[in-house]
Amino acid sequence: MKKTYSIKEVADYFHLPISTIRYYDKKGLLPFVSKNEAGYRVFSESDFGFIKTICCLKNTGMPIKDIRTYIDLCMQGTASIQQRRELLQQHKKNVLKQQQVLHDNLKEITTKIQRYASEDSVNIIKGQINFVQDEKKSLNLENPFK
Amino acid sequence: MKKTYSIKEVADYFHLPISTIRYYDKKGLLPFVSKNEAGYRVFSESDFGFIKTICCLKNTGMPIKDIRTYIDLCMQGTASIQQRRELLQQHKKNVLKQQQVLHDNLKEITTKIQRYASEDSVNIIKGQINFVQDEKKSLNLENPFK
DNA sequence: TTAAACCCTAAACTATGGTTTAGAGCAAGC
DNA sequence: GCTTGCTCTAAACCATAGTTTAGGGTTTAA
Repeated sequence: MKKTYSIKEVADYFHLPISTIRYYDKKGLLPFVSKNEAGYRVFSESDFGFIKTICCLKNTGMPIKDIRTYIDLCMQGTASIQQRRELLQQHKKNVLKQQQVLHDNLKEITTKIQRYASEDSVNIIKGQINFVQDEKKSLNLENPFK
Repeated sequence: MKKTYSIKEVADYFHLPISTIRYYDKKGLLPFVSKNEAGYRVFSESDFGFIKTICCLKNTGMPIKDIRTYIDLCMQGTASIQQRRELLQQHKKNVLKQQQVLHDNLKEITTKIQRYASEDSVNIIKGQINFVQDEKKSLNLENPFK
């Protein structure tokens, strides 16, 4: 006989608060989870696979609504394979875009850190401040530095 | 004489709604922006540099509060260089973590897409469905597929 | 000189993704 | 059988990051 799991066991496994799992259920993300006579949620091994997918989509920034759409498609069986593929392909594009954004901006952050960490940081920053102050002064604008 | 810019020009340049710029100002992210006699915000060239930094931090997931802390440090001149470096170093760690998460989850998404795109996708999915149905049945749980 | 296009603030409103609370039932070990 | 710990729902609450609205002033170009 296979084992079943309580909401607490699932929560611990996925490092999610119990309240979040209930919230996901309320939002329709967990249609595959059964309840026992007492109204308790009963999770099976295969539910872990679905929840892992939900976490994967959540971790990559998919909104709850879209995750629900995906899960609903999954529950429709083989007829929805093409729609599922299209949905994930679109999502993959979004993830690649996110990676691009992180990559590009990380460069800028790294450059700034290097500037701050340089031997000469004080002079570099002084130069920047002077540039700003000169510009502000020439435009009759307030000096923003305190 | 150098040029100044209106809020609309800044908004267009950064592809941000005007309302967002006002919101950032209200949250203290734009202490370097002056106002004219009529109360209009007056942006200078060097403000674009600050705003670019704000966008960079925002694009990498830094909360408004922390961006404000960083900008406040910037306005304190050279005395805050070390604190700025520490703040950005911590943020860089967060960004690297985000990249890791995206990378790992993207693999899973790609795997799924490949499965859906495979010649044999229908049989693969049928197999998965059977596995779940067998398990649910053996546990006396409802069949989640419709 | 007047219409169109700007700009302003304050405050209300929205969306998203949860968390917390209240009130109550169920289960396990002593 | 009783306590402790688990479960449930519904509803209120929260944080974040804005957007929208109302009411009003300013600038520009015909």
